[in-house]
This record gives sequence, structure tokens and C-alpha cells, in this order.
Amino acid sequence: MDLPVIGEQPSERADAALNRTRILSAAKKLFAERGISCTSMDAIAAEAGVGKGTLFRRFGDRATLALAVLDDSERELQDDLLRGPPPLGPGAPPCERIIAFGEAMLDALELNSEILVEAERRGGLIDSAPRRVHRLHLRNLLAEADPEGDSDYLVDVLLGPLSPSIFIFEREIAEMDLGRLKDGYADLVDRVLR
Amino acid sequence: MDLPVIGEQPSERADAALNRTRILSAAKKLFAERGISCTSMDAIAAEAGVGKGTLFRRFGDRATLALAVLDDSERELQDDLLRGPPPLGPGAPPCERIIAFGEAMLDALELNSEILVEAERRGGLIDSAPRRVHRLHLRNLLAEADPEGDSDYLVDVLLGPLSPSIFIFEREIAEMDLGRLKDGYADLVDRVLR
DNA sequence: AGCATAAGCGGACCATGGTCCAGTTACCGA
DNA sequence: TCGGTAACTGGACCATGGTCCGCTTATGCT
Repeated sequence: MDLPVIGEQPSERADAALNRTRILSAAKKLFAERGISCTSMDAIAAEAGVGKGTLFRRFGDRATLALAVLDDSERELQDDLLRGPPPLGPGAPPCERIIAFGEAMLDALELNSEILVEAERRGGLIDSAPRRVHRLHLRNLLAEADPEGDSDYLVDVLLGPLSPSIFIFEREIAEMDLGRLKDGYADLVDRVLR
Repeated sequence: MDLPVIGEQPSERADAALNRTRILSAAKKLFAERGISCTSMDAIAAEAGVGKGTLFRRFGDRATLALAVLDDSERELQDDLLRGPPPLGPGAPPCERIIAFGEAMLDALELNSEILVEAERRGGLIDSAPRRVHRLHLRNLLAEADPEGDSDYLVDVLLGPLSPSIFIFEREIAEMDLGRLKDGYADLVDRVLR
């Protein structure tokens, strides 16, 4: 099975690599300082000491850059899913792994919701590399837990409450706390797979 | 209970009313002709024979305008929910009404997904007036069907697969047909409320 | 009818995401 | 070491969503 991973090109020119790291740390810094929605692409390019064309050549657009900033934690999550201790990693029954996955995602959202919303805005997130990994992971667990059901459809159902815009709504407008979202998710998985 | 409705102000100057309808029909026409993503706000203002300032004064932003274009069909849906024949309207058991609601929403998405995605993009859709009505409607049915559950959370779960971006993904990228989405939704409701 | 006033109007203006391409430079093979 | 080349760079440029504010006009009151 060939998991898509985010890594870099096989060969990258030294100056290009330097610029990439400069851009990424500039973006991280500015996002942290003033929030992502108050940070223009111009400002990131300036902070990185790089031209705007370079920035867009490397990252394509704002959403992709936002996602790239989260690359580290995404890598870590993916690693835990494949090789970490149960119930997140292999070894636990599928239901429990699904719930653990949901909780891990909710924790990640709690930390990075602003950036993730930005990534979602252009519509690119839903079919991005990390999301495809999540989808595949969940799909396999679902098929294992309930071979009869329409796993491909249920995947989308179970990913819904883990999408940034819904999370933000629940958290900030509906004012539900994180514990309630985790309980709700576990209950949902239980209802769907019982 | 006070349902938010989309209607107009109590008093509206005649010239303003004229401009509003001009803008709405210009938008409808251009959306239909060339698709919403190829229609700039400038173009709509020009087609309506109105200044850009007027357009934005009346509708605030692109997402709101998109939503206003769908006002008619939204009104119709709301009316069916409150006063139409069962199972969409009152009279059927809550489970069936929820499924009927889901199917009606999926039909609406099939017709207007492009416009709805646009409305969603700015993040405004999730807390818009129509969405609040849908949420309230579903919440009441859910509470009736399952007084024990966390209705407020489950509402978001059941609205997820009815959100434009997920619908588009399932329909165009995952290539599921409309019937499959309806079956999946009915099955989901059954699993959650069984 | 005439006036006062608040509402409405429109286009100049701004910020920003994204594109383009002429010039530059790192890399590789000889 | 050196030349060819493909990749990289950066900032001028464009399109477009959205704001602002001085001017216009409908409306209601007398």
C-alpha cells in the first residue's frame, strides 16, 4: 500500500532549500505573532527576505503554505497511526482505534484550528495528501469493524466532525468544550458501529 | 418560537428595491451563463447597471449575495418543513422526517452546489439564517427521536454530510451518485437513532 | 409645494492573492 | 576550471473583493 507522504523532492538546489526553510520559519513566526488571518503573503515574503514570486513558486498558494507549516505535527500523527502504541497504533480493536484517531484529530484541531481553516478555505484541504491518508486509515478500520456497511460513505460521515470549519463552529459559536466533542465523537462511533 | 427568516426590511425606498431586484436578476443570469466562479462582482454590478458600492451596500459580500440568489428555493424548503405534507412536514415519525429532510437537502445541493460552495467559502454559511433554521429543525426532531442523546452535537454530525464541500467531494471526486448518497444518509440516520 | 433629512448611490481607491518573465545562479559533465 | 543548462529568483504587474465618502434623491412633514 502506497501512502502519500509530504516529503521533499529527491534533489533540491541548496539555495532553494535555504529559501524554503526561511519561508517556513517566517510563516510560523508571523502566524504565531499576529494570527494567520492578519498575515499577508507579502509580509511572509518580506520577513523571509525573499521575493513574492519565490514564495508562490515554492508553495503554490496560501492554503498549501498553511498546510506545509503543519507538516511536522502531521508527520508525527501519521507515524503514530502506523507504528505507535495502541489504541492509536495497531493492536487495538478497530472501534477503539477509530475513537483514538478522532481524539487525536480533535487535539490537533484545538492547537491549529486557525491554520487549518485557512487551508480548508480554498477547498484544497479535503483532497490534500494528509487528508487522503486519514481517509484511507479510517476506511480500513471501518471496513474491518463493519464489512457490510458502505465504508467509503461512512468515512466521510466520521471525518465531518473533524473538519476545521465544523470544529470551529462547535467550539466557538456553539461553545462546546473539547471534552464534550470527544465524548460526542466516541458516542457517535459507538452508535454507528454498534 | 421565533424562526429567523430572510425577508426584507419593513420599509425600503423604491429606488433601493428596484436596484435590489436588478442586482439579483443580474447575478442569477450571469451565474447561469458562465458559472459563479467566473463571475466577478464588477461584472454583476455592470450587468445590473449599478455601481459597485451599491452592490456591496446591499449584500455585504459575495457569499451573502450567493445565498440571496437561493432565497426562493430556501423559502420553499422552509415552508415544506413547517407546513408541507409528511414525511417532510409534520405528521411522520421523527426518524422519517430526518431522512426526508436529508434527501431534500441533497436534492437542493445537486441543483445548487456551486453557489452553495461559494457561500460556504467565506465561512459565513455555517452560521447563516437558513442554516440556523435547518439546525433548529433537526435538533427538535433529534430530541424527539432520542431524548437521551446530545442532540446539539448530533445535529452537527447529521448536517456534516449535507454541507456543500463534503457533497462536492463525494459527488465529483469520490464519484458517488446521488442515490448512493441518499441511501447512505438514510442508513446513517438509522444507525445513529436505532 | 417646499424643505429638511436620512437613505441611497457610484465610482475612485485600497489591499492582497496570484502570475509572469527577464535576469541570475547552482549544478554537472568534460 | 569552465561552459551549458535547467532551475531558481524577485519584483513589476494584474484581477478582484471590498471600503469610503462626497453627491443625489426619495420621502415625510408642514
